Amino acid sequence: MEMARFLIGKIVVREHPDGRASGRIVETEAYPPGDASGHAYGGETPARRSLFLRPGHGYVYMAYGSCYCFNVSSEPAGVGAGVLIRALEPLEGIALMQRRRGTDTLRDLARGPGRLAAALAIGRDLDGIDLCVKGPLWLARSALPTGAVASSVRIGISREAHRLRRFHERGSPFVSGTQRLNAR
DNA sequence: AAGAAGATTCGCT
DNA sequence: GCGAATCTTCTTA
Repeated sequence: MEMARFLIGKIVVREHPDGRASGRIVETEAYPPGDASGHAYGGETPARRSLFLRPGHGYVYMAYGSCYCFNVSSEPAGVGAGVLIRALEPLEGIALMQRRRGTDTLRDLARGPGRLAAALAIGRDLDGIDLCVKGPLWLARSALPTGAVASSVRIGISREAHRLRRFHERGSPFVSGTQRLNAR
């Protein structure tokens, strides 16, 4: 849970043969142990094994057939939980992301879990890697000041959606679901 | 082996 | 802003 707030403002760096791309995390969503809407709910399966690794490992899954989503495991080894990275503010490799996303609109490059993964070319090959070690995908400490962090309800799920487990940087234009942010 | 459900995105009105 | 598309994974027969 604290992990979701901690990750706001951190930098995701993607090293790829085509070049480097990075962005600041502006929106996350927590899926604690026992959460009925979480992927870890119901036990460990081959596809979800990364959620049960120690904190700081990447979990990549596919939703609705063609949308990859990127998560960070948040609980000790053996406990299934993670934080979904929902939106980034593009920093480096913007031209590269524009090409991968098929749009020039800066705001749309990484606003939303599936779009974010597409912009950084995140696939199942990055599932289960250690994000604390510099590699094809890793997390860098924020060099820039982080704005105020606000919480709100989760998006896109039906079970336990009312709980305040979504975090975002207040005022950032790179956050999804803007119409619901006013709810604080 | 087949069926149901899903942490979304895109396009049109 | 709303409704449909689309495919992978897990569950049940």
